Amino acid sequence: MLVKAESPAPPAEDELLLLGLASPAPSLPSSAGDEEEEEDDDEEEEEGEEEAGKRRPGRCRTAEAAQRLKRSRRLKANNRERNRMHHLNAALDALRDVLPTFPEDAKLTKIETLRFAHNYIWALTETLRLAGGAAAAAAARAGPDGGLEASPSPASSCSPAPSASPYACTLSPASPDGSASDAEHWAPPRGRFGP
DNA sequence: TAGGCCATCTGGTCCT
DNA sequence: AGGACCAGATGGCCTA
Repeated sequence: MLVKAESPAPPAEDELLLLGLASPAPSLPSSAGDEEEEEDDDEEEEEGEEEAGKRRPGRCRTAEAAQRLKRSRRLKANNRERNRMHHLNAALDALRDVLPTFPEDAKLTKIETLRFAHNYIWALTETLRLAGGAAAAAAARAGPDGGLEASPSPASSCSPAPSASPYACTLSPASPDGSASDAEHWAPPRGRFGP
């Protein structure tokens, strides 16, 4: 991990405190695996309090209760969304782990990780294809069906320059024509990989 | 200080 | 109804 702000305190926490609904600042997900997500137990008590609300007759029940219910659902949704993003980040971290970087401990940003992974996969595929091509050439001398051509390869949508570096693939697989914006989006991360 | 990156909140939409 | 997913907004932290 590079030095970045790890977990800025949730900004709306004080607001939640004001509402009496706040749970303690959610601890960072220590890892991708542990599912000990903070149960959003700060809610559900609206029912219990409405239980007590039986004492006071109907009047303020409707609007206020609806407000509280809405707030409760919002907070739950916030928790789920937070966890979802944590899992997404964990997956991104796992992806970073298998990508070679220079220097070793450099941390790619999210977009860099995705772009580099794309290029890296392309490079590996191309390597396999070339190696397979040599094998296929050898196999062709022995028989007709020996190649690896069937394997789908993002290389088919990349610039065909044979001598291009792995990071020179600038076209999105989804858009073989590669608009300018595509080229920009899939350009290699700058200055992070080698000299 | 501006710009980049990030985490979080939020409301909308779609799916089960 | 409730959850997942998404995109926009917001604010904090860091670096050039």
